[in-house]
Amino acid sequence: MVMENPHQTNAVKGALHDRGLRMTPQRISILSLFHSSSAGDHLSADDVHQRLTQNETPMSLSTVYRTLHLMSQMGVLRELELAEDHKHYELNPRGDESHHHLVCIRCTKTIEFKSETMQKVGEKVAKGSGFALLDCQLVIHALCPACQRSM
Amino acid sequence: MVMENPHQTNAVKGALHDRGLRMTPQRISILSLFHSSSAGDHLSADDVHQRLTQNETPMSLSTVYRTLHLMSQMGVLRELELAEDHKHYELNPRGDESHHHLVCIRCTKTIEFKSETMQKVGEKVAKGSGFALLDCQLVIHALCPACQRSM
DNA sequence: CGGTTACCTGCGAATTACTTGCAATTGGTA
DNA sequence: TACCAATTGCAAGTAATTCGCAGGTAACCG
Repeated sequence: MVMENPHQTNAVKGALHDRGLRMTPQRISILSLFHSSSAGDHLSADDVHQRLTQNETPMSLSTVYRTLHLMSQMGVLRELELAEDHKHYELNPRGDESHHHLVCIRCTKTIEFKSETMQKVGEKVAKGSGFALLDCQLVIHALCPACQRSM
Repeated sequence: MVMENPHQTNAVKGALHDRGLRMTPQRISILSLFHSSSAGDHLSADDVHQRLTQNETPMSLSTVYRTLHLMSQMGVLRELELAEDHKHYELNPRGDESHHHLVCIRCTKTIEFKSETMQKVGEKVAKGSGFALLDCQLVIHALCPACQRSM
């Protein structure tokens, strides 16, 4: 079930190396998990930990947290703040794969949508202030039809 | 230092009433605080609690949390997920006051920017799925110039 | 090839932000 | 003015995430 993705993995390895950091079996496992999970799968730290354990590549929860944080700082993963009380992660989408989220604040039902203009706006704004873009996400908080009715 | 804003407050009171809820001194104090704080002031629950205490309108931290949550659900406040490990709140901007955030993930330096198209995209997407829009925010995570240099 | 350094991991304890249960209080209506 | 559900404060609880540290291991150097 673990799908290798040598190209991406090597790119990350290089980026780690530039910072004096290393590619480890644990980091490879986590990256593989994200590469092999389907788009729209927003994994929490706990999800990642459980799936790795099922995949026979168990590791400590601390390491999972540390790796998710590191990969987000590097722009490899994207940290999602949806409606729940914990973070979710997914591969940081590139270019036209970029997508955004519409979230119901009551039932946390989430819909993904694409918008080409968004990434452009993000790039323009970041560049205009001299910032180096890592991730750009439009989050729409709203009430879904069902929750509107039940109020 | 507490600036009253009777018009807004009455509107909120009506909205509360529609849900069988009440306007209380504590809720008034919190709303006043937001109305009297400057734009670009992103207050955490703890900030709110401390300022209220300084303003001689102390209340329990639980009440602050409960009120911030309620006001966000009602669309009066807007919950910001910036780079820190806790939420920030500000008055939910209306129409042309709508703005978004560019955040440095290392030093949390935050820049606000406006984008007219964003609100329109949010409205269109929400309506397209039958959702009732509460808040729409583009968050850009990036590295500020200073933090880029120090890596 | 052996030593040194720096990174990395797992473990458990600690921290932090936030929530909840409950008894007492109060706003707004009849 | 009396009533009752909504609200509050307090203290205890919870869940996510972080931290300290000891042992392990990869990379670099001579």
